[in-house]
Amino acid sequence: MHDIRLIRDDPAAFDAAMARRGLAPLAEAILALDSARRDALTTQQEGLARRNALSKQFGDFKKQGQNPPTDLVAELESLKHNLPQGDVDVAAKTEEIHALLSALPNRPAAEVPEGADEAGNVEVARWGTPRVFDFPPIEHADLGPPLGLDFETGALISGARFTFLRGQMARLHRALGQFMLDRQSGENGYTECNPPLLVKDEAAFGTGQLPKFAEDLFQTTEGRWLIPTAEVSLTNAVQGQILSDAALPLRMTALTPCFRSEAGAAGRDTRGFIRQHQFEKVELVSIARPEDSEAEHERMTAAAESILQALGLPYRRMLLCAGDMGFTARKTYDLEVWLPGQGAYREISSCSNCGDFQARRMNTRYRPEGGKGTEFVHTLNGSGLAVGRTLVAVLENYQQADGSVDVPEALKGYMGGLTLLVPQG
RNA sequence: GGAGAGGUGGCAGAGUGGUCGAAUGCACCGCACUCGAAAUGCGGCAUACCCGCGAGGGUAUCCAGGGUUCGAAUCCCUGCCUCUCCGCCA
Repeated sequence: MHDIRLIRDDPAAFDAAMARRGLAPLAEAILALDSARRDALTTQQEGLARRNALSKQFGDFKKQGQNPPTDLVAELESLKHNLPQGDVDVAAKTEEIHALLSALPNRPAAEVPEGADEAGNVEVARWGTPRVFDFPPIEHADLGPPLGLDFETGALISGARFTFLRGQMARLHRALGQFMLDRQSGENGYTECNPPLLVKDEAAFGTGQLPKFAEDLFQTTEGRWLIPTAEVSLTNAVQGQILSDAALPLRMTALTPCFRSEAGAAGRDTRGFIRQHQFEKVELVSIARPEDSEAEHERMTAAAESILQALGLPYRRMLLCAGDMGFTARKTYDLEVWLPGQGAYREISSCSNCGDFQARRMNTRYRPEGGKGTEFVHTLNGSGLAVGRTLVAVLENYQQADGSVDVPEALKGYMGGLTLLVPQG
C-alpha cells in the first residue's frame, strides 16, 4: 500500500516507479480522487462539528428545564437528515481510492535493474562448482520414482501437482526440513514458530495476496485461506501492533506446508516435483527498523545461502529486475540452485525486502527510541529454503550411475543411519 | 455444538445517556530537591485524519459493523475474539 502523501508530493516520481513495473501513469487519476475525497471529508466534518455544537446547546436548554428554540431543533433535524448521506459519500470515495491503491505493486528500490521479465535479472554472485559427472546425470523426475517419489499415487488420490513420498524419500524430505529449521532457529538466530496454516482475509490482505491474487490461493468453504507461504502467517503476527524499538529486529522462522492453486501456471513444470499444489518450506521473516532493512535483507539472504552451502549445492544469487519482482517487494534476491539433470539453475529461494509496503497494509508500526510518534516498520521475507525443491536438488546433485543417491554429509544425523538412497524393486 | 461472563489508553482498572478522549494507580518523559541515586513534589504523556503558511482549529476512535437518540464508552441488534462450565474430538 502506498502513502498517498508520497503521490501528492511527487506524482511524476510515482508514475516513473510504476512505469518500471510496466504500468501506465496513474497519479493524476489518483490525485483527482484524493482531492474529491478530502473535499467531501471536510464538508462532512464541518457538519459534524455544527451538530456537536448544537447538541450541546440542546442539552443546556434541557438541563435548565427549558425547551430548545424551534430554529435550533429544526437545524438539528435537518443535520440528522443530511449527515448520513455525507458519511456514505466519504466512505464511497475512501473505498474507491483504497481499492485503487491496494491493487498497485510496491515501488522498486533505486538499485533494482530495469527489465520486464526474468531476462532482465542480474547475476550478482555464484557459489560452488557443479560436479563433473562420469555418466549422464538424469532429472529427478526419472531418478525419483524408484527411490519413493511416487507421482502416480499423488495423482491418483489428489490429482495433478500432488506427490506421495514413501520410505527413504519421505525420510530425506523430513530430514531436509528438520535440518533447515534447526539451522535457521539455531545459528541464524530466527525464532522457531509454528503458525496457523489457515488465515483470515485481513491477513491475506496484509501481505498482499488479496485483493488481487485471490485466484492463486485455496479457500475453505467457511472463508479462510490456506497460506501459500508462511510469510503470510509470520508477517501478520504483528499486524495492527505498535512495537517497541528494543524489540526490533524480530526474526521468525517456520517449517510449514504451503498451498498454491498455480492458476496461470498451466503447462509449466508439469513433470516432477518442482511445482506442486502443496509443498513444504522453511520461511524466514524479519520485522526491522527502516534504516536496518537493507542490512537485514543481506543477512537474510546469507541465511538462506548457508543452507545451500551446508548441503554442498552450487547456486547463484540473482538480483531481480523491476518487472520480475513480486507485488510487495521493493528489492528481491532469488537463489537459483544448480540442477545437473536439467542442466540449469532453478529458483529455490526468494528473499525480499518489502520496505513499509506490507506494514502499511497491516498497520504495523514501532516507536523509535528517542524519536517522537510512531513509524511503519519494514518487513522482509525469504525462503530458507523450499524443502521440495531442495529435495530435487539433492537428488540430482548426489545421484550415482546406478540410480542411487548419496545422503549429503550435513543430513546424515537426520537420516537414522541411512547414508544412501537405493532404488527399490 | 449448548449455557454463561466479558472485550475501555503501554499495563491494571473506574466509568450505565451530555460536564468523558475518558477518573485513579503503575510504567514512561521533563523539572525541582540531592554530591549522586532512591524517595518525594510539580508538570507532561493515545492514535489517525481534515482545514490552516503558521499560531491554531476541527473530526473520528472506549473490539468491529449496524440501530435508537438532538446527543452513545454508556441503551438495542449482529459479528468477531477471550474466559468458565458442559458436550464432542486429535
